[in-house]
This record gives sequence, C-alpha cells and structure tokens, in this order.
Amino acid sequence: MQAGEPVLMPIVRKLERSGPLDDGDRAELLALAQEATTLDADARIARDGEPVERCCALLSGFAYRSKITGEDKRQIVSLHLRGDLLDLHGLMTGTADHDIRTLTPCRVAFIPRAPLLDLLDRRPAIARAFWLDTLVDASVFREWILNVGRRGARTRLAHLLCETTVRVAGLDADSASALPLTQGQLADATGLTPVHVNRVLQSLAQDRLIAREDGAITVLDLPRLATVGEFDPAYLHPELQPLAAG
Amino acid sequence: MQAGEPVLMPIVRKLERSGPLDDGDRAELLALAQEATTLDADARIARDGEPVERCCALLSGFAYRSKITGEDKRQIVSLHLRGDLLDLHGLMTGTADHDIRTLTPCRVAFIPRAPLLDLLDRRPAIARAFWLDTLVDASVFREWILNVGRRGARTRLAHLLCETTVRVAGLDADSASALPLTQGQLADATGLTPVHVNRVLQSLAQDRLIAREDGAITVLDLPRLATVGEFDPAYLHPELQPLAAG
DNA sequence: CGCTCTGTTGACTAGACTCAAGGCTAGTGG
DNA sequence: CCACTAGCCTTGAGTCTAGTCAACAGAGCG
Repeated sequence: MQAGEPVLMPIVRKLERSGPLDDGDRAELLALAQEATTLDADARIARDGEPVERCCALLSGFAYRSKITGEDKRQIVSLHLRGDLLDLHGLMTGTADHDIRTLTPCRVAFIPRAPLLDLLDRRPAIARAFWLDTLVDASVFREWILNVGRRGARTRLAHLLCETTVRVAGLDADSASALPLTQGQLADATGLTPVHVNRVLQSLAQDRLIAREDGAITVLDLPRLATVGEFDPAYLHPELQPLAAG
Repeated sequence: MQAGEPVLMPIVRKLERSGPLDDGDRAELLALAQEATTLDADARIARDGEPVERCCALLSGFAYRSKITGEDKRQIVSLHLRGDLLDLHGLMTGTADHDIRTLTPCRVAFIPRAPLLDLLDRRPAIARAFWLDTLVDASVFREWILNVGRRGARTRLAHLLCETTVRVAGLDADSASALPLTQGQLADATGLTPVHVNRVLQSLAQDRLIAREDGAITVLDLPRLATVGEFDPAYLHPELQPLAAG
C-alpha cells in the first residue's frame, strides 16, 4: 500500500462504479477506518449465529461465505474480492446467518457498527450505493441458484470459472491470473464432490480451456469457456464500470 | 379488499415488520398507487432482459422469479407473496435480469418508476426499509443455494415446503393452507425433475408429513417436516414480526 | 368430444457419489 | 539433513440417486 492512500479507498472505488459520490460523502466514508489488518488464509471473519458488531471491508485478497447443512455438508454461497463489504447483512440484522472466511491472506479494515449506521442515516447517496450493491449481490445469488440447480457438472464449473475470472480481471482479461480456489473449495461452491471436480477439471484442461500448474487454475480461453459454461455476464452488471486494478 | 383500505396497505405492513414508519412516510408510500389490477395465473410480470419502467406490488396471490439455462431448463429462484415488491432490482438497474410470473391469480398495483425513485430520495426511512427487505431476500437466496447444492431430494423438498408454509402462515401454523405449486413448479424450485418430485411427495405423504388432495399439498406435521427438511427459520428473519393475515 | 395439462407408474440409464489407495509438496521437529 | 505428517490432488472400481423415456389416467376446458 502506498503511503497516503486512504485505507478504505478500494471500498469507495467499488461503490462509485454505480456513479460518483460527492466529496463530502467520500470523505465521510474514508473516515470510517484508518487502519488495516492482515488476515491469514482461512481466517474466520464471521460465524453463523453470532452477533455482528463491526463490518469487515475487504481491501485485498479473496473471501467467501458459506453455510452448512444438518449433515455438515458445506456450500459456498458467494466469493468476494477487493472492495467488498462482507458484513452488511449481519450489520443490519444484528446477527450473521452464515460463515465468512478468507480464502487467501487478506488485507481488511474493520468498521464499527454504530458510526457506519450513523453515516447511512446522514448520507442518503451512500445508503443508496449500499443498497444497489446488495441488489447486485442478490442477482449473483440468483445466478448461482440456477447454476447449482440446473446445470451439469461441466457447465457448472465452467460457469463458475468464468464468473470468477471476469470479476477479478474484467471481460477483456487475456490469460488471467491463477484462481485461488482448491478443488475442495470449487466443489463446495458448485455443489459437487472434490473427486468429481478433479475429473471435470482434467477434461476442461484436455480441451485447452484451462491450464493447471501447481494445482492452481488459469483460464486459457475465456470466450470458449464462456460458451461451455453458458456464461453471460449480464447478471454481474458490467454496465457498472469495471474496477480499476489496485 | 374492504372499501377504504388503501391499495398498497399490504406493502406498508410488510415494510413495517422491521419497525414502524412515521405517518408522513406511510402516507407518501400509500400515495404511490390508488388502483389495483387482477392478473391471471401464469401471467408475465417481467421478462428477462427487458427494461423495467414500473414496479409491481403484489397485494394478494403468489408469484415467482425464474431463470433459464442455455438448454432451456428452468429454475425458480424465489417465491413471493402478499406484500412483496417484485421489481426492485429491475427498478434500480433499469433492466430485468430474470422472469417474474404469477403462480396464482394475483391482485397487483403498478408503481411508476420515477415517483418511487423520487420518494426513496426524499424518505430515508423508506429507503432503509427497502434495503433491509433486499437483505432478507438475499438471505433466502443463500439458503436456496445451500438447499439446491447440498441436500438430497427428500430433505430439499421438505425444506421448501416448510419455508413456504412458514412464510404463508407463520411458525405457529397448524394445518396450513394448501400450497399453490404444481409438481412441475416444485421441480423447478428444487432443481429436480417432476417425476422425481412426484415420487418423493408420495414418500412424504406415506410418512404422514403432508397430505395431497386434488393434487394440492397440505403440510400435516410442520415440526416433523422441519426435522426431515433440516429447516431452521432463522434465515427468514422471523424476529421481524410475522405478517398479519390480510 | 377431443385437447391439454397435471399427475402417476414402470423400466432403464447415467451422471455424480462413495470408498479406498497412493502420490506429491510443504512444513515440522528431531 | 532426514523422517514424519498433513493437505491436496489423482486414480480406479463399484454404487446409487436422480434423470430419461414412455405410456396412461383423470380433470378441466373450449
């Protein structure tokens, strides 16, 4: 992090995808947190059922939300990256209704509940940006329900890989960075088993759609993978300008 | 509907589950629509990809949202009942990213986009109530991802039946009204096939958990069905008071 | 009266899961 | 420096849940 860049800048950048905030709004938002922390991979940010007293802003790295069934099967319900506020649901309802954990080491800032709620009261433009963000999240959830409910394993995995690649690198990404998910985590995100994920990944790699080095996955041919995965980015609302790298 | 009750009263009742609105807020909300329309069963309210110019308020009856895959398989992603605003996503983004249709005949009121957006600008309490509503919706989406991704057919169907019963009739529902879903629609909501839904329903009926008359399903034993379905209503946020019948 | 839609049943198939074993890599402690 | 361990990945064999295909029954409707 460069000296001088405010800690919460990634949050502001993401919120401003739906339209610029005025200087007062931006300043008040940035004033909510001055310090960042680094979390290890696989650190727990929120636990299902526990009260939420602060909101975690993800400044870099990857995180995910998950729920478990009564038989202890885990489902990852969303992935998050730089610029996401992870706890808005818990913040508004007071209790987390799912787990939130880091996937990779992450830089985060914690925003206490009260000042944030207060800010939302005083700054309608910020409240609206948060709401819009929640609506886009919901759109992604709907697509995941479709993906998990109605697509076969190959299509389903291809779709997830496309979504993740596009969210990380944008639609015009060439080769794309390696994705930070283990096969077990991919299984939890797609509702498959790790064994089956392994076999499908081999098949995708054989078709030159992806490459695997050291276990990490790289998308080789996003357009063809998008065809295989029936991936249409409309639900991600790319009309909101892509995030600048940072 | 009694003469004199404002058309949008069901919407206000639902929004007020998260806390009362002041008189000004309530009056402005109610002023958004004076007329209701009746839609047939299976009527189309929004179509994937089309622009949204008005928001549909559901006053009575049932509706659902669905998406389809590239192979024309349909997934129902949410069910809606009295008091729900169906188009908030489309309203804020300008375009519907899924289909919305009625399940049963419905009374609805259409709220034009501009006055609603204007109201949200002027009335932060209403905006906040809408946002909270969206957050609760998102919580339900997450549970559906878990349900479809990680539970077997029997558990999955039982879970859906529990959720629907509780949302319609509340936690303390005795026998509950018949649910308005055909087996094909249950299949689309659970990611199963109609044939398999049929067989699982027979098994649930044999265990006296549900009854079927004229094809309509009634929950006989909600507590036991909740056990079978691993159903815990926390994600529906019942701490928001249940809707009064109406 | 025939058409369509929903529900039902049976026989068969297949996609994904389970179980089990073994390999590779990185980290740890002796 | 070398076992030893713990994750993660990989592979194979066998199983099973849920899907597919097909036919038919009953209700509602024009």
